[in-house]
Amino acid sequence: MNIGEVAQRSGLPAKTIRYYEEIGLVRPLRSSNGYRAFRESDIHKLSFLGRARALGFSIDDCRTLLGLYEDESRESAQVKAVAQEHLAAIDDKIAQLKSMRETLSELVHACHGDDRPDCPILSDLAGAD
Amino acid sequence: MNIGEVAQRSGLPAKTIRYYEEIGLVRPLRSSNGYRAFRESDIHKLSFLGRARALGFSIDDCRTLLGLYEDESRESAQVKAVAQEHLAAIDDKIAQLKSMRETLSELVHACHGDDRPDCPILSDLAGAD
DNA sequence: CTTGCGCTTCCAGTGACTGGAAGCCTTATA
DNA sequence: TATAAGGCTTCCAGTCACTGGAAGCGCAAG
Repeated sequence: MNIGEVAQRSGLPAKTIRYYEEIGLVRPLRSSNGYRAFRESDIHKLSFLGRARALGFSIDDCRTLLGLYEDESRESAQVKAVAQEHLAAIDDKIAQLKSMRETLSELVHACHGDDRPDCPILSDLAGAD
Repeated sequence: MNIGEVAQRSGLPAKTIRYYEEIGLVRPLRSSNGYRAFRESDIHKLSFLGRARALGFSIDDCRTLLGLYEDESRESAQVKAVAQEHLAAIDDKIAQLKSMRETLSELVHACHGDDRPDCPILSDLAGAD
């Protein structure tokens, strides 16, 4: 199977699939014409990667998860640990964004947003106490 | 004033200040020995940048905001527009993270996390229906 | 035989820094 | 006065996960 069809079936751009090969996440065979020749198992892996990435796992985490997926002697605790750590990172990020959002929202509401130059958003950024 | 003191007073790493000069956000003078010579107005600008970045504004937005700050004929509506757009982007990001968080949290709770290999997290990533 | 698409590789750019090397400048101490 | 420590300089490379684009080969249709 050529990369175009794999891209469609896995939902990943061909560019991304080539990149994943480059960094060793998939190892498709090669046809005699030099084209990548993907097996069903490659599509399966790529879909796995797509879903993991969609959950925000880093490429490094994806590598780990893929390794665990293929390791029949894994312990589910290992998988859970990776996921929990990622969950905590997501929570941190959400908290940070919410804090930004709150401040920014206050400033936006305080700004009348008309043709006059005075603006509480700029005053705040300028360090008004 | 040398970069070290400016770093302390603005709260930005010296590396970042040099970078901001490189991309034209600040233009400190130079002493005869080649050292950057910052004025109070430079510190003020850098602190402004620090606060804007802390609210998640992109460097490009920061450039715009600084421009508006220094433009006495600005209209507060311009500032508000930039801030509102950023606020919307933050909301999008929060929504996306929350959605990830929800899925991931369910999976983490469903995984017993012991020494056995079967794991709903991996099953989900593998595309179990 | 040409057109056009799909595939290949390779290089560069993204955003916003950050780390590190090599070397000059200044100040304090022996 | 020599030297050592620390601050400053520039420049290059790396981060993360792609993405865009150029140049060129392979292949099927008209």
